[in-house]
Amino acid sequence: MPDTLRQFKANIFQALAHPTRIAIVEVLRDGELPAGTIIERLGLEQANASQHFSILRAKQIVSSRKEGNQVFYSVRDPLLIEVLDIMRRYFQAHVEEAMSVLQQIDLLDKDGAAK
Amino acid sequence: MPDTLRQFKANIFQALAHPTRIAIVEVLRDGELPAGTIIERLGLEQANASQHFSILRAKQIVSSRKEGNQVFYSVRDPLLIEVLDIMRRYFQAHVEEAMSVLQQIDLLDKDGAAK
DNA sequence: TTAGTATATTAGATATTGCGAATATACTAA
DNA sequence: TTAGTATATTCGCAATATCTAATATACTAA
Repeated sequence: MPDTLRQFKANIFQALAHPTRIAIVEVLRDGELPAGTIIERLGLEQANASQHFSILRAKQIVSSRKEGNQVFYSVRDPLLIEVLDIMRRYFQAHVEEAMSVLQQIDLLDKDGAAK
Repeated sequence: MPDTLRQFKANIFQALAHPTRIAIVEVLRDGELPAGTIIERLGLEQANASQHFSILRAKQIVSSRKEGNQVFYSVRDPLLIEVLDIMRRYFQAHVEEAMSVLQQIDLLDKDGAAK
């Protein structure tokens, strides 16, 4: 109820409000990985990935550990994985709607680009 | 794993990535309410609230029902409430960190404003 | 030292978001 | 019809977010 709590939640949600960052968290589901491996598995641009890492670090979603030349990332709290799992259930329960939502967004994108 | 799913999750998170929208979802926890009541309880600007409603509708977070003069909103799926509850647990498990994160953001804001 | 590898940061262009003020729409009551 | 109430939409602007390209930093190996 206090506004601080909502601010906090909003912050976490914002940190997760990007497909790439969700992908990063998901790929870390089974334990830590070096940045390079994450980048490779997800097929990301190095600089772009690093920016997303930075956001996830700032919002305390992941922690990082330096070992020699590389940086290992891991998810700080498995509760977040739980959240993502609930979202999957949510998705399964609303597939058709979900599709139409994404499609509409896609159409809007194309309209926007076409103008 | 498919990118569509991540897009979908990111969309939901984005919809919730604002304290006001979280507040709206929370105030609807026990059932539907007319827009006016939500606005009153949360002390929102009418236009601003309506914009947030619009976003929550577009992302299928809430559904709306018109009755006479007013519009009743409700949360579409209680799973989302569950997500918010998990976030509360997450918050409790990380209070000090959370505080420092919010504080840092606050400081940045002030620095930004001061320049 | 120098070269190479892994990662982070900065800069700048573009897109998106959030807000308040004003206006529009839909309904109700007289 | 007119006036009033409830809600939604539009506009303009400031703030944020995202991306790519370029550069910087930290470490390792020779």
